[in-house]
Amino acid sequence: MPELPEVETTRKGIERLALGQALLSMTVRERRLRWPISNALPQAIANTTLAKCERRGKYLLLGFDPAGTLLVHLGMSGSIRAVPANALWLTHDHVQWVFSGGICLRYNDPRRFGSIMWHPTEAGDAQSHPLLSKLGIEPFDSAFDPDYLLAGLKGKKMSIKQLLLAGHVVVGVGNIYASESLFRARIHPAQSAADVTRAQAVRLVAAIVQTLTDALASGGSTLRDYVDATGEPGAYFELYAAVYEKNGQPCRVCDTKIKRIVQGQRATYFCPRCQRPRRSTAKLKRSAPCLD
DNA sequence: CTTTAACCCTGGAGGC
DNA sequence: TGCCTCCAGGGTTAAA
Repeated sequence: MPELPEVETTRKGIERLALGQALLSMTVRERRLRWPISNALPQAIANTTLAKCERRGKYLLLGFDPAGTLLVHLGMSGSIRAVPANALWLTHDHVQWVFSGGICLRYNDPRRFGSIMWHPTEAGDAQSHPLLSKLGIEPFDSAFDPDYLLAGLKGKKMSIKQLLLAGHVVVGVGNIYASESLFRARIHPAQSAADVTRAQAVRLVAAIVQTLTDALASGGSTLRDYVDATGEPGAYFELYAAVYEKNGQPCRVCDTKIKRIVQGQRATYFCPRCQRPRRSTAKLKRSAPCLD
């Protein structure tokens, strides 16, 4: 659920509220997340100051000087929000950090798909952590361009949608935004990644950047239980998906019914007309000149 | 090497 | 009302 825009919104919230503050305490009530939270973590992170709030893909990298870096992933249902000091613990509030300025952050995650990992300073740069080392390029990196995308798609037989979702070429394109981006780029989600043309790549790069930018501007995605770092509901009502979960509804461009398919056990939504499969080169030669 | 499928988990929806 | 089944999602890991 939290996709890149939600994670970035959370990062900004933490940065605004707690950057530069001393950590007074870290409390773990439930350590069974994606991987169990180390019992030694609250001790290891003691006597530190929050010095950095970064993001890599959907991971938050919270630098606690001088001890190390906290790698936080919100999984599917995780959120970090600020609560009043001594606020009652809600169901699924798993972790709390209290800072010198009085800020109290709570990590809440009903499904516990998220993770909170500790990367001590002596282990080196947190960016080289095994969980981060295989991630693709950041979508807002200026190096993410059609050439880079085409190079990443080369020789890949899997569908373009699944490849985007895998995050090895570009990060931050989750299930919602994969469908939305492909719709904007007018590419059929089942098209083989290797068959993506240069013209399609140009559109796709622009579509991904635009889709994520729009979502970021509205503070998150459409997801019903998203709450940002300040505890305010994300402005998710404003982001209206063009195809996601619009199965059977008319396409906003051509009125054709939006279709739902399953790829890699994940739902994909697309417009069968706007995103018609690309005609093969062989067939193209025999057809009338394309005026598009 | 590439690709696929299972798995972790809970809440909500729908059927009966 | 309650119980059962199914589904959603990200991303790692094991298997093909």
